Amino acid sequence: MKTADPELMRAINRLNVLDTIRRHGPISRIEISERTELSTTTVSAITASLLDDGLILPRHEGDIRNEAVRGRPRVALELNPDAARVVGGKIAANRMVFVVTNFRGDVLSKLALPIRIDRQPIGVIADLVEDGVRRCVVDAGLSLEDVDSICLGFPGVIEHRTGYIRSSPIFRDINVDFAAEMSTRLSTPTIVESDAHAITLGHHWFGKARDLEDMVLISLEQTLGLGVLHGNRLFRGAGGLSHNLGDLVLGMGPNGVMRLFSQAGESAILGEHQTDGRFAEAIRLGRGMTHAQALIKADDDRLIASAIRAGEAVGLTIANIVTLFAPPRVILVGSSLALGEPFLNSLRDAYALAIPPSLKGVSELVFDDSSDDFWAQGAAAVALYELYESPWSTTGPAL
Amino acid sequence: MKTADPELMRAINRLNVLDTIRRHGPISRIEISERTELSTTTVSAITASLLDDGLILPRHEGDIRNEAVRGRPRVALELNPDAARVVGGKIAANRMVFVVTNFRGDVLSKLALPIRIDRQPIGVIADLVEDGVRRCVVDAGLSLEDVDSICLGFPGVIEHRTGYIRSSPIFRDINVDFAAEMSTRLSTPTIVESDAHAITLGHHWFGKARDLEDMVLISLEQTLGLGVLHGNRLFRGAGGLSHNLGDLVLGMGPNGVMRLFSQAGESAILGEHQTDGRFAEAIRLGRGMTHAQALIKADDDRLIASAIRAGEAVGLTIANIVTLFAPPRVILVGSSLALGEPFLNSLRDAYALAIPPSLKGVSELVFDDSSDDFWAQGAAAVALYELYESPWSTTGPAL
DNA sequence: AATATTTATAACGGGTTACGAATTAAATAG
DNA sequence: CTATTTAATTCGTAACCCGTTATAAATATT
Repeated sequence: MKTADPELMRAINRLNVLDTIRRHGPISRIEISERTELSTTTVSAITASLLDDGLILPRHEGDIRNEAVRGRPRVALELNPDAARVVGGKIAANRMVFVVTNFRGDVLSKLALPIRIDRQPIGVIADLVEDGVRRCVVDAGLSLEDVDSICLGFPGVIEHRTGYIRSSPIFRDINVDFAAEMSTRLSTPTIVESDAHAITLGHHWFGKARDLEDMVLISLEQTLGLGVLHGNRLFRGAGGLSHNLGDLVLGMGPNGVMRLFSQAGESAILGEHQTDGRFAEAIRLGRGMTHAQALIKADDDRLIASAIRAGEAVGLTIANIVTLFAPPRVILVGSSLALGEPFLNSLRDAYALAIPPSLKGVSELVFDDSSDDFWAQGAAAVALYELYESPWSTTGPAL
Repeated sequence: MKTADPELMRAINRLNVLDTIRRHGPISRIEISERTELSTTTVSAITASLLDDGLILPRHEGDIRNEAVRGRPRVALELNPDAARVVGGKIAANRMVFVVTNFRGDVLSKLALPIRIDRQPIGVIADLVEDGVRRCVVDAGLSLEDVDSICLGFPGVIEHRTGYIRSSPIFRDINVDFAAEMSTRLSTPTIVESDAHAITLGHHWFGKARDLEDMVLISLEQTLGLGVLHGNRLFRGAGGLSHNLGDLVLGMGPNGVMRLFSQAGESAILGEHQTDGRFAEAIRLGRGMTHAQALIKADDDRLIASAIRAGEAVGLTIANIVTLFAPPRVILVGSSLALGEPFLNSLRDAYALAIPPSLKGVSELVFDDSSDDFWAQGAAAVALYELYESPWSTTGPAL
């Protein structure tokens, strides 16, 4: 527990001001003062300091004058895009995507590598990631020295605080200290995070949850992930662990415990078709879901049945999550959404059936089919968040 | 968001000091300084202010001298027990328990009313609660004017922030503004809280989670409740809602959705025996579980089967909760624990089976069979918690 | 009894913060 | 060109924490 001294006070207000500028675009000092409830004089001092540090910039040009307002015009302040550069990455079993963004989150360059890294030795994966980061940085016309921070999003159970990847489908080993490995390789601070957490923050900053401070996101990919936004912050499990929804138990089946991933995991949905040669090939190339989509359109009965079963399982799970967190919005993302109507309809139906009557209507379901870039952009947001969030977490007494 | 001014700074440090005094018993100023990492001079100023406000007291008497330590002896400071009085209550379907505690949480008087209030009109319930509170206060040798705050713990879904009881098995209606009702009746600030949340805080302050800042508690009573402690504070759902574990879906059964309460709720376990006249009578009198215990000892097959089924359902649920929150400890409380070995063993087995291998060993299961007093004491802790944060404890500038 | 040791408070200066009132800056209206 | 209006800054005030120093208090040691 940090002691509350003037330094902390300043840090809090600084962050508050900086965050208001980030959220509410170009904004004048008085508007900041109104939103933060800080005095104009304090805002002036803080913005001066931020300007001095090069984190924000005045905006003379546009001058969106509200016309016919007399008096000294407000000068709008906005984030200095060039105040920092970060790399965000999404590492999946058959695809890696990187983006370089500036301080504002604008994408400067992106790079997709459709490579299967599944179960490769750690060294090989690290090689590929390193290469991808370096290439993406070069593509942005930058050098690694210009990059302040890197965040990599992985599927599986990630311990954000320590940088360990506890378990992930793309690693044979468990408890891999990947953050340290990449930090030394790239000589740039690198953090790892659950891909679900990353895109959760991405949606909070850029996507479909900009207006909310509480929200739940469920990612349906090879692994089934969960991101919880609580009071504008990512809610991490005790110890900073990320959640692995796929391990949730749905009940007892004939073969013992029945877990969610055995019903709704990517491999569970597609797995039964491995006899089909072309399909197996498509899966290996990471096109499993799009190919499945085509099959469903062609009324492939077995796949449709799988999709329906998966939708039911996910619908029930979402109802349980809503029972626990009561978020105003649930965002669903991930490749499995490509299964289309059979999946989504059964998901909706199961959710409607399973949601307790008392909670009916408190949560809206939103489906989001953003591209992989957006995941990487979310990882970049995590990196940015770390860059200027540090002091705020330590406030509040330990009651 | 609150603006960070010197006043907030002082309030934070004050709370920090007050909290360390509460937690670490009689404690000297330098030890406070060490623990809080505040300077001795600041600690001196703050403790002087706390002494001035009568919230803490110096302790001359005991003087547990650490033997052969020369120099001026440390004077220990401790909470002033008489700085405040609160009432905590646990309201269940067939039993109400009240305690009056002082500022330190010591129980000054307790009162148990084994009355069935189940489904009575709101006015009747309010009458009984009012009567109980008044009698308990009198028993403590006090008058209601001496009581600073009251907290009542209810089963069901409680919206702590607004004081509304969203749904509870003891109310026919939903969305009852019970806090306001009791506040006016007793002319004392009254808050309502989920009984599970109350005993969660109780365990954090007085019970089996004093050493932890993250923890999960599961209450198995008429309703199935959940309390999550996260970073030393109660984690409430978005909107301040409490959780209702019983609504969790375990899977699809023959009759549609199968919820936890239909497997592990008190009535689900005992319900099948309503044909037995004596048993039904025992249930009506709130002795259902103890009677069930006797039946189990007598090898009542049907009841044992119910208990085993309930244990399995709860075990699976706990595994899911652990998957989501990864707490170092899970505390189980509630009347259903009285079912004994058949229930507990099947619970443990199901948990062991359902916990994901990667999380094996991160959580320890602790069973707690505290009496109803402890629940009420937990409610009192909630009331005290609120008092701590209320403005009156943060008096203005220190001279 | 005198001295050493440890704890607690008081007093001062230094540094930081936020805030309110007055002041300057920059534009429009007439 | 002046008056008006709004935005932003400067300046002075009060509060906070911190470090140092001095002083008082209470005990152990000599």
